[in-house]
Amino acid sequence: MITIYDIAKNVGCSSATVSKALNNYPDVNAMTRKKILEMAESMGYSPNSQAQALTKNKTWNIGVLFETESEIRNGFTHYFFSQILESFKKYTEELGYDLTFVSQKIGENKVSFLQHVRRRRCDGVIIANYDYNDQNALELIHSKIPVVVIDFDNDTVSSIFSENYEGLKLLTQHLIDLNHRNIVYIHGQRNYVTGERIRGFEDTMNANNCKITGDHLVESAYYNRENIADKTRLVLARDKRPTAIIFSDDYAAVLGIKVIQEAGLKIPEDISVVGFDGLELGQMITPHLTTIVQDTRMIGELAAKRLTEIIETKNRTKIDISVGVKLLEGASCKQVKLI
Amino acid sequence: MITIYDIAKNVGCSSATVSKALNNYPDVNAMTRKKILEMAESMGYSPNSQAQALTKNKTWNIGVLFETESEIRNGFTHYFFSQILESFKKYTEELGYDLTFVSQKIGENKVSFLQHVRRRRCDGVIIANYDYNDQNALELIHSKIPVVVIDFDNDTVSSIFSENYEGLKLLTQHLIDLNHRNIVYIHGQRNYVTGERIRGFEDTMNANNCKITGDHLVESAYYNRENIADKTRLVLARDKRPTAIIFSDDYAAVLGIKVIQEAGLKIPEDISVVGFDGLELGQMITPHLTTIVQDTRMIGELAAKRLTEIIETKNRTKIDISVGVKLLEGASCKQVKLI
DNA sequence: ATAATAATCGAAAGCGGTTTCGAAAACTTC
DNA sequence: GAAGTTTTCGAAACCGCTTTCGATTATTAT
Repeated sequence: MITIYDIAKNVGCSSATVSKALNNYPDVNAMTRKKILEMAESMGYSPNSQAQALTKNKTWNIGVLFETESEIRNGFTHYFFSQILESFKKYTEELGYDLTFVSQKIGENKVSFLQHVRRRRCDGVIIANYDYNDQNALELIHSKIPVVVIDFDNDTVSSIFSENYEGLKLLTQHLIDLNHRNIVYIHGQRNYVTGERIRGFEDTMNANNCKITGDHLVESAYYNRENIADKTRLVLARDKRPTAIIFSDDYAAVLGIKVIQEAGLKIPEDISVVGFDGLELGQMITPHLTTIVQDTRMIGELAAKRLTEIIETKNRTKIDISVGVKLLEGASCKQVKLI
Repeated sequence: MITIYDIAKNVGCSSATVSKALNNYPDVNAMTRKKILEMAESMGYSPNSQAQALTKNKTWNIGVLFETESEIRNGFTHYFFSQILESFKKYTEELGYDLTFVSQKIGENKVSFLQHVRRRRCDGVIIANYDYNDQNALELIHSKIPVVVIDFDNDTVSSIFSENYEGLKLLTQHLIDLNHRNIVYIHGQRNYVTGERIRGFEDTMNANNCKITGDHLVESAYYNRENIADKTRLVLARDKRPTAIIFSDDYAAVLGIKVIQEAGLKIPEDISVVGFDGLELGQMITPHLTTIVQDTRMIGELAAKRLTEIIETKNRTKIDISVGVKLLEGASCKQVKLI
């Protein structure tokens, strides 16, 4: 590999001058600069980012903690979060940062995420789609390193949220406007995000004088096929079968639709269904799914903005940012007659 | 950050000895080593990988060229290739490599992929799901850097393929065994992979004495919703409507199923449908899709093995590896009566 | 012409490690 | 106890780049 010393030798100047010419320092003669740049070009010079990082104490590298494989979090969360990551990547790349997955291995040894990030001297870390209760992730969150998380309530680092409360409000109101009263929300495991959504559901039901009993809330497990199918069947088997079901997300909704259809019921004639997320998946089935679209592009962009801001200002102050959602009307809901 | 000099000072030895102790050199006394390791631990030492890379001339970093967003290649290719990437990542991480996305930006300037990779001094590069005709990608392929590609026929770098020929043979034979004779293959744009599949289709048809006319092959565009839907409708409108359709992939098949159902036809009663890939997507709809499962785990693992082998041996010899496929029987095909 | 100022350059130290090689100390061997 | 071995250690060079600061030269003002 060509170094600045090679260039210096060929041009007949010092390495310091080469470095300056390459970095647009003012104290280098226009003619000299020209010769250096041309020489660098013709020799195929490529700066060594490791050496630069060493002197500048900045790697232009952002660590990505992004669980892509596990029993629970399968391809479709992956698909959802990868959209966020994609947008995040686009924005950070624009600024010159590279994205590196942070693993738990370095060579032979298992190391913690924090160790990994420190070793690589990442300028910052983005955490998405990860099990936030993992001790390893928490250690990172509580470190001094710039971190931004997606969809995780905590009191140390900045995070980006979709308007979950608002999302469920929109969905619930939509169903109520179609005269549904017996609405069941098959939600995911309770956590902050789920809690917000449930609150949105309950508030909207109450605001419309729809009494909520324990029957209206059914807990299932996110992205657990068996579990979602079972819960759906239980709900369908009830004496007073609901006229509408809100699923925890699009994945569950699509699965639910399959279960409902297999039970011989028609959507939306017999029962209305809505999801949450706005995956393309929901638009590839019949009927098109009515759902809440999360603005993944915006989430990724804001996460990128916030993280790079923290990196540049070294100010880790916790700031929570929420991103608006919107209702996407498919064909999976139908108005019912008022009784 | 703590350096080996800090440790040396506290222990009362030289930095050289610290480095040796940390790297298991034989020429350091057991007692000294113990003191050094303990001191490193208690001071929270974390080696600077940039400095190490500088001396060792090895970054333990693999560049990933993986187009995740474009008009044509949307989320579902992403979903498919991300499984490969996932498996690739798992394996390379095991060996101690980190994965970094290679972008086309470094700071202010747009740089080529090759420049980016050289700058970061990546040990090697994996290319997947990328437009292989992109000048930028080709430049990388023709460089001296260790590269492995997925699903791209070329004569310079090692690549990993699924058994595309075999896949279409299996699908076609399956349909023929169900007495289908009028089978249409709605394939993607012609390229090496598509060519192999078409060959598999044709050979199997011929081997079973099914005459192939131009009507049996319809070209569509991969992952182009409009186009796939249009082509499907054209095929359905034919006088002699086929009894079975082979779609280019699961995405197209799922979309096709929707179009077919919207046309008032039943699957598999009126028409049999098969896909290619083995996405979960195909198992989330009614009826379950019959398809070819590509072994993404194996593809990723073999890509990782081959790439790290090249990195370690510095022998870039082109080796093509193919990975077996298998038929997954869903409920989207039905036997027809022989005429 | 002289003093003051501006433009241009390079020596050298530093970033945080690795590795060679010779020296010193500790053991063996006979 | 002398000679030969083995252990253990550190000085120093090196990896490729940045940046300070003083020196030199060119330019301008007086």
